[in-house]
Amino acid sequence: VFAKKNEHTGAMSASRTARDRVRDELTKEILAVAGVHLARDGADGLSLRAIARDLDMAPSALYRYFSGRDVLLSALILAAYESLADQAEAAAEQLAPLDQPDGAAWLAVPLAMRAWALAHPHEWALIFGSPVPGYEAPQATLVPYARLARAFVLPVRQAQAAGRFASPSMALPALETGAETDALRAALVPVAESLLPDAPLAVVADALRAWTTVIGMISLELFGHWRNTILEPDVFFTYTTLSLAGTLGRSAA
Amino acid sequence: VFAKKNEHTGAMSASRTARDRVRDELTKEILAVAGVHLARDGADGLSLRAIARDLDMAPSALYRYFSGRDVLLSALILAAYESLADQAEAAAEQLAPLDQPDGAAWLAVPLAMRAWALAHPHEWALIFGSPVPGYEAPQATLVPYARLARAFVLPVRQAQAAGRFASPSMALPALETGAETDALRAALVPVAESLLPDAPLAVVADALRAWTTVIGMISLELFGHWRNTILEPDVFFTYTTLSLAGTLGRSAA
DNA sequence: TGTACATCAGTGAACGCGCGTTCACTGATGTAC
DNA sequence: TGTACATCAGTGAACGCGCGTTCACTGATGTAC
Repeated sequence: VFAKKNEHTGAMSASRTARDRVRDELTKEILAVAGVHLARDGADGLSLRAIARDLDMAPSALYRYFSGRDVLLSALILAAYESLADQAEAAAEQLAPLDQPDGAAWLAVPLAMRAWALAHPHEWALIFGSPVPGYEAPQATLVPYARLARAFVLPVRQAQAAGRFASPSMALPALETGAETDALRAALVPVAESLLPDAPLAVVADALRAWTTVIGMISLELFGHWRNTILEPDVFFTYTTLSLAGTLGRSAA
Repeated sequence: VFAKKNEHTGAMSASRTARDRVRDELTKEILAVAGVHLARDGADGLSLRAIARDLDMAPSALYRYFSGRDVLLSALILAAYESLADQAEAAAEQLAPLDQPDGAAWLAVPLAMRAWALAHPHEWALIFGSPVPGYEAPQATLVPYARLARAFVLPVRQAQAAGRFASPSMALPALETGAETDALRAALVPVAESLLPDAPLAVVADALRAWTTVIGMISLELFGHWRNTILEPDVFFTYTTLSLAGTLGRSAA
């Protein structure tokens, strides 16, 4: 028995009618077709009329399901975030045993992110590319975004749990004076608290740098900037990501 | 005396007429107005009609100067590349004396890139953001792109010239077997040859990683991904860029 | 220096396009009694 | 179980918008003799 909220009266009814089921199906179908269009034409090319054409519907019929183009686009963006977060979490869960060598554990999520990006280039661009002008991503994306970040940082937390990051108050190699260290600490408060509580500051900074580098590598590759620069992006990606783990290790050693 | 090529007959005439001067001026003016539009509305929002409106011209008049929207956009993209390369080169030239501490020399170009990006967010997005669908950047951008990369890498070359990278055949810390090292070397052939000839492979890889990280930091900041993550992007940027120099030093030590 | 002609800049109207969104409507499905 | 009514899905026509581009044209600038 499903609870169904009638949008117009606000009343609750206890049964799901056949109409409800059809409606849910068509909603999914619209999202699926729209997703194909998004993947093919990008966000700016997303056209309600084109989607309706593919579904053999009148354009106006779509307004029964989404109150406008922006609402549909928001739903697609959210779905992209969730798809990426799902893939990253799946990769992170497989390294739970932790009896594998560190490198493989650390590589898992970045490799999953890259694989997802190569399979969904337009969606990656939607998340990490230039923001669509005059359009703001829905707040709800913060949830899958946090899941993604958490998956990325999991090996660091595991290393910490295993006691490999001994001293929480260690000095930063590149920052000698207390004032500069304090400034960095203040700048990174939100990440430190939500993702890596009790981790040494240098580890937090290095994790953020690794995050930046991985996303940068994927974006540069995807957006065509390795042309005439790097012949085999995957080799470079793997090597560099591994070297980031080395830095993470060193900075807390 | 200017040489002027008559586009229709192919003949050369020796004098620049008043018409030629007016034409050059208006061409610049169109580019300037179009640049403002590009900075305000992004590439997709670039409209010939809107530009003509701002110039108090008929839309069709623009076709005397640019044969279509795509040609104008190409010119703007090229101008953006050149502006960024100019700023980076200017920053690089100021560190020519080299008697300043390494950190400052290394920071100069990245800081200039970030400053340019903050001043020209849409142009940055045009260069490093998602590619405009159905549109390919002109080949001519490769020239300023190479200038930018060369400026970025200048401190590394200077360090090399000063003899700080001793052994060209040093082992890679994270890659032990020869096969993996060879694969990386093969993957990075173009960069190594054009930007850092005779540098140790690890230095080439680290420089590329630094390039990726700097661009990643700027893009993530500009595209709004530090929201709820990093409170003071400039502190993080400076610290991280400095730490990249540390890595570059270490990997060749 | 003056005249006939060629070249070019810019105009204004028009074409055709695809778009998001609205609206009155028909017919089917669900609900209350 | 049957009937009257409310709700909802989907239609098809229409509105208004801004766009890139074309084209015949007018008038000014430059060129050749």
